[in-house]
Amino acid sequence: MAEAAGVSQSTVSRALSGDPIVAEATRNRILDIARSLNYHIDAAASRTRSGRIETIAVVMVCPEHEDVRVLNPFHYGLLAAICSAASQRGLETIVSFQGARDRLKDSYEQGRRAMGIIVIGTSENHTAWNFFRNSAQNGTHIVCWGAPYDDLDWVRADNHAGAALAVEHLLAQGYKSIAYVGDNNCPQRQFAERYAGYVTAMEQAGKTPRLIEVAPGLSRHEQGRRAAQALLASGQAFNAIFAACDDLALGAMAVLEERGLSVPGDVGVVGFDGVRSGAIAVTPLSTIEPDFAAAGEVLVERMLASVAGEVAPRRRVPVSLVVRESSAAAAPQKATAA
Amino acid sequence: MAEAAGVSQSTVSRALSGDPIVAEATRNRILDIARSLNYHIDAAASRTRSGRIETIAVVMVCPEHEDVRVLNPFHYGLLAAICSAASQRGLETIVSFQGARDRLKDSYEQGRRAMGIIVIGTSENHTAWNFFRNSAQNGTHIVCWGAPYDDLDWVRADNHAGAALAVEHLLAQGYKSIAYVGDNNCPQRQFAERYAGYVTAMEQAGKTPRLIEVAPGLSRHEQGRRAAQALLASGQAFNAIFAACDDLALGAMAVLEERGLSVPGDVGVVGFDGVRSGAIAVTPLSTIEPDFAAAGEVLVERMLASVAGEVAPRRRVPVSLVVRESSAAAAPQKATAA
DNA sequence: CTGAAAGCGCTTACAG
DNA sequence: CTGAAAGCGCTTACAG
Repeated sequence: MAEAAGVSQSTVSRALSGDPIVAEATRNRILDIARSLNYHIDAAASRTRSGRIETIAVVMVCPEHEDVRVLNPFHYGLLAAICSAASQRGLETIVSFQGARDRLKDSYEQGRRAMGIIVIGTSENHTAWNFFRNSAQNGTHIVCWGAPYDDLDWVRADNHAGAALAVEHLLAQGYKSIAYVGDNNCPQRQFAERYAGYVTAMEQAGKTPRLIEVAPGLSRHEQGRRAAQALLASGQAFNAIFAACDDLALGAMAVLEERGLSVPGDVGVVGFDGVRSGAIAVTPLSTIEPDFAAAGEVLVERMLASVAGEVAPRRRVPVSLVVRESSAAAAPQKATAA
Repeated sequence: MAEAAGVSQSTVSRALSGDPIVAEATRNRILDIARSLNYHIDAAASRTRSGRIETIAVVMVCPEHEDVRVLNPFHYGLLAAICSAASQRGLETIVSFQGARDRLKDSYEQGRRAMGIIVIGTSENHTAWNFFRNSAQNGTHIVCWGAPYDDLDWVRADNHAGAALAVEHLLAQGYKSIAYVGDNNCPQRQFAERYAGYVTAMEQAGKTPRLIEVAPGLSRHEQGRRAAQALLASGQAFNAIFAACDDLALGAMAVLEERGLSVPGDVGVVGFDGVRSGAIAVTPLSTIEPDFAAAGEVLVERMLASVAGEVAPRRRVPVSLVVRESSAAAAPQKATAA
């Protein structure tokens, strides 16, 4: 390559790395030749010499049994957003799906494969999250979404604002008796935040919050089904559900419809996450959707800051209300279902 | 590290790479010290010297506008399976989402970042697929799933057998008049294969195949809706639908239910892909599901073979029938809907 | 602005 | 079985 261009190896290196010190004519000539030869810098050698690593490891935390189906479209959307945000900044992403406790791996940074690790995925694999918490304490650069702990460097949706958006929307649509379906004592910090946001918004509107706690250990969809059954069995009037996530909302909605209640009309429903199956449900689900692109950017931004020894200012990702059919106006005659 | 163990750098290198020539006692001592020092081999230097690259690039082909939502859970399941299969073999995966024509990138191999590229994703971005077809012709190692061409090194589900499974199942459940909903002239080779499998199975059963072609340019869900509307409008009797993919099936099912037809009973429905939203639909969808783990393994296997200058024997991934509610037995009285 | 030379942390013949 | 030494393809002070 150097001899094809008639310059030294040093100059080729400088031209290809975009060093402005090389004469523009020289640089362009080298760039042209590189293109025609389909020559690219050897990334391994470049890293070895410079010590710079332009790669981020992304770990998707799976359940211990490694059945990836537990990961919902939300996690995948986040993964795509992270890879895209990294790519925009010229960074590469090494992706792994980790679940089984004997296959957990955090040595990307030690092995100079990546500058640090972005950890996302299910909050329910405590072993895995503990493992990465430990890595962070040992100095590995880790930024995460969905951690069951607050002491990792985290990024989260603006859950409080999102919950308020949902409550205000349901009230404006004529639903005055809104129950919250979700886990309150679960490891997912964001669920607690959504519940807190719901309580605040309800109280500001002079309404009494009502929590339908879900049973642990089941799929979100099944938890949603049981919550709706419990709500109906309670005999107390309600005419709307705000669920901590879309899968809970879809499960609840299925039961309501099986019991002959109309969604919307008899009951209004709003979920949280913006998953695709909500959009194509028989009754399309209104939801609070985080800005995925922003989520990817903020995660990458914090990683870069962390590696540079700084702390990035942003850690909350904005959310917006996506209005679909499940929260269309309440039926005026029967404003409460039993 | 070498001095901590009191041996030469060479011996450390050999011990850490598992070279059986080093004395077991020496190796174990070095391994212990490495663990206690949290020392890992510098992957960049190792690659530079040895020339071995234990990394595969995985490209998810997105639409040109890069809205990742078009990628369905099937593609993500495949991605997870590839990453897991690679990891089982000690390989790393660099993942990127590529759509916009001016951001297409195939230089992983030239830049010594990866041994080759596994390309998956939506078949609809012709620019992207052409780009990678071109890369393959220029010598880049490429293995793919979902390519609109046959001349790339591909891996696909056993679509023919899957379609036969679906038809036989519907017939056994008492559905005698089965329409096929799908694209026949579309770029996805697998759709053509599924249709061919359907035709063969129908003819073997002495039934007349019937194709409801879907309108291009819409989401699969909307295509499914319109296909069901067209089917109903045709006035010709049918009592089952085998759809080329789950999203089509779900769209069709939504229309059938809106029109007051019962699924199952009046109409039986089977899809293809095994996506999650089918499992949690109001009427859970029977489907033909490829073995995801096998898909990941076969893709990685072919990549490794290709790099070694060989051709791996396997390229078809087995499928199985997942029976859910949408294909429960036909209603005996009214065995055909209008 | 460009080149000659040192050196990143490994691996690997070669010698013992 | 182990060590001394060369060298992978880059980047980067340093000199001009």
